[in-house]
Amino acid sequence: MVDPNADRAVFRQLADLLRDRILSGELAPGEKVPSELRLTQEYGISRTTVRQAMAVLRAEGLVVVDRPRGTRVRAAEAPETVTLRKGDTVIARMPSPAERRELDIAEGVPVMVVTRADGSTELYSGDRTELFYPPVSRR
Amino acid sequence: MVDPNADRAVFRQLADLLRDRILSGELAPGEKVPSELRLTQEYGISRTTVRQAMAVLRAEGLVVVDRPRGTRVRAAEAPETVTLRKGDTVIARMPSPAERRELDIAEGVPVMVVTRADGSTELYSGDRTELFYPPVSRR
DNA sequence: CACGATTTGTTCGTATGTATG
DNA sequence: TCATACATACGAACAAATCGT
Repeated sequence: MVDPNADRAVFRQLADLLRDRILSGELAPGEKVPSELRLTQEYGISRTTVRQAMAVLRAEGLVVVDRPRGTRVRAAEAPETVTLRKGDTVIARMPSPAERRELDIAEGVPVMVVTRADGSTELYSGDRTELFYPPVSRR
Repeated sequence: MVDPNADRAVFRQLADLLRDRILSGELAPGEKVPSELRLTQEYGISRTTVRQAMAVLRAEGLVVVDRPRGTRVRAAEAPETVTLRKGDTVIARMPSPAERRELDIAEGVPVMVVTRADGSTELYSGDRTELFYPPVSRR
């Protein structure tokens, strides 16, 4: 499964394996990922290495920790739509811990920064929000 | 500077200190962050703890590793503008390692996924790109 | 209510590898 | 060749929270 002599680091190989299982749906959203102890035994590697692999998946926003119950595949919420207007600009970046707390954003989920034509800015969870540029004037 | 008895973990305290120095401009973009060894000595903590703090900053996109020369404050590139059209939608997420490689995106930098009205999608570095909804027809 | 089992978090130490200057 | 700096990996220990008995 994982090869200590491969060019790729063991923790990256394990992250790849778990990522594949998540993206293929074998590990469904909300489902528990095998525990760290379990993974150390299954692959014959140290807990340090397992934790590095999990850190990779957390940073990618693929899993969230439900401590101390376990780590679960992140279940993306249905996005809410925010309407863009003429002259708006958008960039994306990772939130600071304070912003994460305020917007209740999980690890590994970016924010979209919408700068309105008047210069004001708004922050949206990249995960929970979908920006929309309307095709026709409404109403 | 850092308090082992505080509620907050030492590596988070160190990450906070360095983040403050970066955001305040004391550590300017492109500038080298103190080396791991230096930080272990300065704060009397283990290298493990220092590395965890650095991992936090990398995941936030604040620093990039220039190995083995050191770790530097990430210098954001001047964003290129991509024009949104009517009916487009935008979400943001972290890229997979493959996408990171292809788009040459640093750790801790998200991507914006633009879905065009015709259903096609385009990926842009959240860092290097600014989406723009034009106020008037140009040219 | 007490206790143990489970699971993730934090921190230390140690060792070796790789790339740069 | 040597020093520096980050990467990977092992082991160990204790903390905190939750859950079942």
